[in-house]
Amino acid sequence: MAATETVAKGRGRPRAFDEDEVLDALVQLFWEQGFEAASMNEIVEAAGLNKSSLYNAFGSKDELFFTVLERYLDHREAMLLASLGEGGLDALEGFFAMVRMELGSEVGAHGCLAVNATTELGLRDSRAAVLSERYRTTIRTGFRGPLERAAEAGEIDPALVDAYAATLTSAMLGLSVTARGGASTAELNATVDSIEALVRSWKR
Amino acid sequence: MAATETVAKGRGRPRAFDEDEVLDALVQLFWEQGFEAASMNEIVEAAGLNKSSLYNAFGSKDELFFTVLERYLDHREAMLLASLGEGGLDALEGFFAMVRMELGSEVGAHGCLAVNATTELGLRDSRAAVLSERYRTTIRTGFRGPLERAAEAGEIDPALVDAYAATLTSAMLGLSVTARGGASTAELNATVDSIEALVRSWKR
DNA sequence: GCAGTGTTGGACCGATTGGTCCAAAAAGTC
DNA sequence: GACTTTTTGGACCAATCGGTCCAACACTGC
Repeated sequence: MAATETVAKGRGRPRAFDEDEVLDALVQLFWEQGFEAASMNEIVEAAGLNKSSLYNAFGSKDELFFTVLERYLDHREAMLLASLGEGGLDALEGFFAMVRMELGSEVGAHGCLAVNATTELGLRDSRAAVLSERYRTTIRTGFRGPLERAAEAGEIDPALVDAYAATLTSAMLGLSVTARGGASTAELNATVDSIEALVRSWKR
Repeated sequence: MAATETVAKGRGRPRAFDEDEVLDALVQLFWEQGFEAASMNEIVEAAGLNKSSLYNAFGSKDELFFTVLERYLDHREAMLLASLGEGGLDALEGFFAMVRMELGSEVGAHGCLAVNATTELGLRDSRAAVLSERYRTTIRTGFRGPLERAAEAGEIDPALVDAYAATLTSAMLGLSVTARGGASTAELNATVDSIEALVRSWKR
């Protein structure tokens, strides 16, 4: 169940494009513009193929968007979980280093496509709400790993693991909003600093 | 410098509407739909007056939106600051009680218009970025009040006041995203619980 | 009551919106 | 090489988009 079916040694005329490459290009577009503001003409242009092929392969603008969003989420969640590593409290340091790098990069100001999609469509489209919840729980359980290991190692109070994970999750979402809001690298770094200081203060 | 000029004992035909009432009605609309998704026809209908009057009074859709957003921010910031009160750490309890009530209400699922506007327009329109920063700093300095008083009273570590304020700010923004993402009242309450537990753990 | 001034209603506008349709093209199958 | 199947290019579509225009209107000042 990758992105639709695989090769399938087609019968008719073969496709002249790679589905995943097109989706990656469209991640960029939707990430910058949002759903509504990205017109089909821009989408067609960014995709590098014509309208018929797009509609034939992905369906309506809605469906296309959610396919793109799902692909983005797959990548993003994998990256977040990978950077959380296997350690205890110290594993969070690596995570925040990655966050800091991301926020400082060119796409940092774009925020997070999942967050943007949540606020734009969460109220209107249940698919957005579903993906939004998936993203939240992935982050939260991702945080819980290092925190539980830290609790087992006696680094932090075990009774507060869930509270810590939930708060970090909210703070992460908030950080994406802040980045999208045009905050300076200084403000963003200061915010990450604060969260890290908070985490350090959990050590007992 | 209230909402535009006051009465001004008009010369020509008098206005048949109250500017602030119209703006309030439009807060609702934009809050639910977002900027792009709200069409001028819907806006006209929600405002209860015709296009000419709207354009005459508020200018383009852009300008109208930012006027509405500014009004929303005025109200929201005032409410947040008021509920933060004058106390120390305990003042935050009143604040979170208000947040909890808000999240449980009918408009709770709408999230926060300022957050929604940030993610939808922050990258594209500098006015959105400016208002977004204003909102962030208002919240952060609002939190700093009780925290500083708590530090002076010896309740918490003074060295961490800034870090606490910044993290709470991020968490608040994240909470709005979560609400907009269709989270259940249970999840929302659990998140607020977590943040409150975190705050309580700061007592030394 | 007439001049001056700002508001209102709604017809109207070109541009753009997301989406469809179909003939031509390019492959596999027999 | 005929037949089937799928993709491709792009002309085309009704509906809607944000916005304009102007005559009728309602008030103040004189």
